[in-house]
Amino acid sequence: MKDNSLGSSMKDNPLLSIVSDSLPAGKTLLVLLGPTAVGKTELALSLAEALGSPIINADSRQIYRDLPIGTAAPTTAQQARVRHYFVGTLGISDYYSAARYETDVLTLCEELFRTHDILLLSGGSMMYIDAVCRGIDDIPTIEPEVRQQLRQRYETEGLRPLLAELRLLDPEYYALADLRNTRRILHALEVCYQTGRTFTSFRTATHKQRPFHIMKIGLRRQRADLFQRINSRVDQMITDGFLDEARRMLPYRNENALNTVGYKELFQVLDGTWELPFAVERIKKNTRVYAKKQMTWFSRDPDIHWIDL
RNA sequence: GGUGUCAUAGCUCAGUUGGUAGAGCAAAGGACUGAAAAUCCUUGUGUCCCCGGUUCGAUUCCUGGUGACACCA
Repeated sequence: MKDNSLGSSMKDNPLLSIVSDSLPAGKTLLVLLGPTAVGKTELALSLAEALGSPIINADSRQIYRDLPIGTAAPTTAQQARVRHYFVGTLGISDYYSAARYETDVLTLCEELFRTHDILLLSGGSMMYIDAVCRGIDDIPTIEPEVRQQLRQRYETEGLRPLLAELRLLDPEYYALADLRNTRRILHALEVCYQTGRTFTSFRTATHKQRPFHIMKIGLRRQRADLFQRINSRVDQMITDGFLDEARRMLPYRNENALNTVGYKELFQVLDGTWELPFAVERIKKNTRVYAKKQMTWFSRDPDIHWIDL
């Protein structure tokens, strides 16, 4: 019935049988997604082993080398079981983006599909997943000088004059933009300045076609259950040396990679402004907020097959 | 046992010179196109502890009760 034969090991695991029942014929990217702490990592491993696929990681922070504890990245032992891509490959100061991820994953997929029929992509970074599955618009990467200059102006002049400029340079985007979201306003201006074109002219919102099928599996849990898993995982991170990991990152605290739940709060402890137990509670709370944000994003996607754990 | 203070949103409390109430935190909902674990937006009806009294009207004043805290015995 299917081109992909999955072997008898599929029967052992309910997730695997669900996957095998609805797997399309032909080259297929299987996307395993869900909120943080739902249990993706372990399920991805057993799924990958059964499918004979490597794991393409879709986590925008696990990709950084120096953050294994605070991002709950796959461990060395787990990576020994299955080949992982995009785990711990970047230095803390390296620039990265959803668009680069799109390019990198597509290049990798082209190569891996020569020897695999099914590839597993697993993670919770919503925009990274969408970048791979649907693509994002072709907008040039902003030069550091342009970004720095606009940031400087924002800090000295405030948002108001920048809004006025955006209104002149790209009235169409101005009309629909969230005018209180500084980061988005700055980015639109960055694009205008660097390219001499309107930001709107780059925003085509076309869904790109991929040369393979995509099947999305979403993992869900009862909210109370998920929140409990988040809480105990944060406690475990602290036990495993999260504070020391954050201490090593302190010199790089302004890097975007460290604008991340957990590290932000522990920097407050290292500054002496917060007590550790207070910071731990904040980390738990902010992780819960993040998980809710992920669920909100995923709930808009009609292509996800949901599995309740 | 006596005296005093307090009892208001899940928590900490503010407030109504008597016209049924609002902040912070917690919580909930949403947006999202090259920094996304980022960034941004929205949301507060609750027996104002209980019974009675005064009053056109009580969460607000008064009697009593219950509970908490403090001090005195």
